[in-house]
Amino acid sequence: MASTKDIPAGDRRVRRSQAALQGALIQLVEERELAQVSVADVAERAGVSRSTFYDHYRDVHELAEAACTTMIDDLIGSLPAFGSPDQAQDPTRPLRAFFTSLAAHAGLYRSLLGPQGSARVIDHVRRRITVAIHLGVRRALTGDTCSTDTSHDVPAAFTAGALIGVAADWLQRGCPRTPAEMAALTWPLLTASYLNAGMSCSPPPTS
Amino acid sequence: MASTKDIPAGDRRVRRSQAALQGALIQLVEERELAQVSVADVAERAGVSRSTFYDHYRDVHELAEAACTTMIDDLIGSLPAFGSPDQAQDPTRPLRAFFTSLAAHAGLYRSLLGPQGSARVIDHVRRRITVAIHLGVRRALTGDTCSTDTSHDVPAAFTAGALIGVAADWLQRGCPRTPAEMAALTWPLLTASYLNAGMSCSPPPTS
DNA sequence: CACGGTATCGGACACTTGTCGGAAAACCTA
DNA sequence: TAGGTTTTCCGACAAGTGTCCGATACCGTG
Repeated sequence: MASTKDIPAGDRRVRRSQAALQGALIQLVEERELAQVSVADVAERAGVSRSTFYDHYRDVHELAEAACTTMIDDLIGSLPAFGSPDQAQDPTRPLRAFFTSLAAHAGLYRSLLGPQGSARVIDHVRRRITVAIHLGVRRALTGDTCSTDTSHDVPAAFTAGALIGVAADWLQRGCPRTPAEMAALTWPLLTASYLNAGMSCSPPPTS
Repeated sequence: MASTKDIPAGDRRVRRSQAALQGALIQLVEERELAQVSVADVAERAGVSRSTFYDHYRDVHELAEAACTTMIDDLIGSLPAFGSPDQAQDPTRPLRAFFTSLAAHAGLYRSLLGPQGSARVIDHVRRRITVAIHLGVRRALTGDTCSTDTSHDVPAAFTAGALIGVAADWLQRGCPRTPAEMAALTWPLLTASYLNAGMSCSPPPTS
């Protein structure tokens, strides 16, 4: 599941540069808004030339997308566990993990997902969460692994957007509640969607 | 409700320039991605100098936010009608209006809300929808007009995010279903959230 | 209509962006 | 360790950004 080391092969220099750039961006985004971070800033902080930046990424948004991948993996890692049977007595645990992971990098997520953030990152997160929910629900309901594409799964898109909406709202208000409270507040809304999700696994043809 | 003409006062030149700039941006965004639209492009299309642009807006995102306000009003105008009693026999009508309004400006919304779009616009839309739902639900449940601030209304943020998630997913796939079909698919998910929304109007204190 | 106020405009500025080519350095492999 | 390969770096470039200034044209009010 570790995306950074999925391919330990490749040139040592490449990994060093990319890791330095991603780390530098994460640092800078915790300090100021993403919109105020220039390519020169990231390159200097990473100890790398500006040219090298463009050798690896098209622009700051692409770097941001790559840089937050590891944290997104951590963020959505718990979501597919929703349907799993091994935690029927503590149903909000995956949600608590979700909000806890969010709070662990609150500054970063607030910068990236907020009004000064990157539409590219937002879209990336939404897609990842949509796929995770799509697969998680399918596995829970049918035991099927099915395809990776979300093939217009409306309930999955609905739930993913809802989670991002709650998260963005919470982050921008300065996290006024604990992750556990947020999980308790969100859980009933989520279960309602999940119950209905099963009804449209095979969506009807055009009416 | 018409935000553009809320204050018909003011210099004639200001209204002319702002209207020209907003119209020009809408045109350009229907043609190419927002990221490919420069300030010089907008100014030239609007028949206005580049300096004048900066006299009114800080950057392209701020203009985009202002430019789509009218369409957003149209988009969310139907949402508060959810709780209204005058349409119990055709419950999906507001949702159909929502998706129809979305489809009417599909190119624009796809550009603004997609990965090449503007985080600022996304945040703006989410906020507006959140407030609309907050007020609509409160009015429907208690007849109360209550305050304009959303005071951390988790169900409202949940529902707003969900709607945006479904909309973004639908738009990016090229609107493969009709607005009526989308409304039919989304409606059951939405009602489930709404039923639970009433339970957390007065959220419990810190546990 | 005339006037003070204000918006528009053109030009200039330092800065950032994204791209390119070639030289130097580091890497992997044998 | 020697080889060719790949990455990194440097410098330069056109284009875009955001800001400032003063001159000009326009507006609303009296």
